[in-house]
Amino acid sequence: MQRGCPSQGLPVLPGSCWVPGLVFPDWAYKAESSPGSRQIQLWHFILELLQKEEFRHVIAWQQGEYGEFVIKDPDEVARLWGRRKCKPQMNYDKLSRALRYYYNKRILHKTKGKRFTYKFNFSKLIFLSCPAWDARCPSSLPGTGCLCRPPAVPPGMPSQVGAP
DNA sequence: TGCGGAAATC
DNA sequence: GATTTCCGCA
Repeated sequence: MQRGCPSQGLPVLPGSCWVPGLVFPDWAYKAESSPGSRQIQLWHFILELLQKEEFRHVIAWQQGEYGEFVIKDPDEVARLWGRRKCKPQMNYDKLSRALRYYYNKRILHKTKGKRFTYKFNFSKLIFLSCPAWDARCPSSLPGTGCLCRPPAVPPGMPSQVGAP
């Protein structure tokens, strides 16, 4: 039986996307490519983009608000998403529809007033990534990706973001 | 721009 | 089940 927390076959992204200052909880990165048919999910993909500096011009965390991010280039994000899912006809209109479905799932929220701005609900995310959460939290699992700690996610980006 | 129903698709 | 596609509405 496999545990809910990715600890052994840690499928964490190759290379290193751990940008200093922007450290994500390990469990946020569950296996995307499971031997079967489990495709990557949109919120996973968004998280992936948000951690890479090379995509800071298309999507980035919003300073000040916890878990809030802004899509600076909706078209580009849609293109990247479409490429990942082999959907060349993807666009922001369709992508945003998928995002809207997350409202009910309580994965995402919309920051009204701000254009292309959404907000992650990490309370929900950690549950999705670590099913064995309700059990209890071991003092400290050595070398385990699933730790017992509060979601400390989007810090204040060290760099300055294009102010409106 | 953003929302959400509905049918289709994987 | 999670989108993708299409579309009318505010």
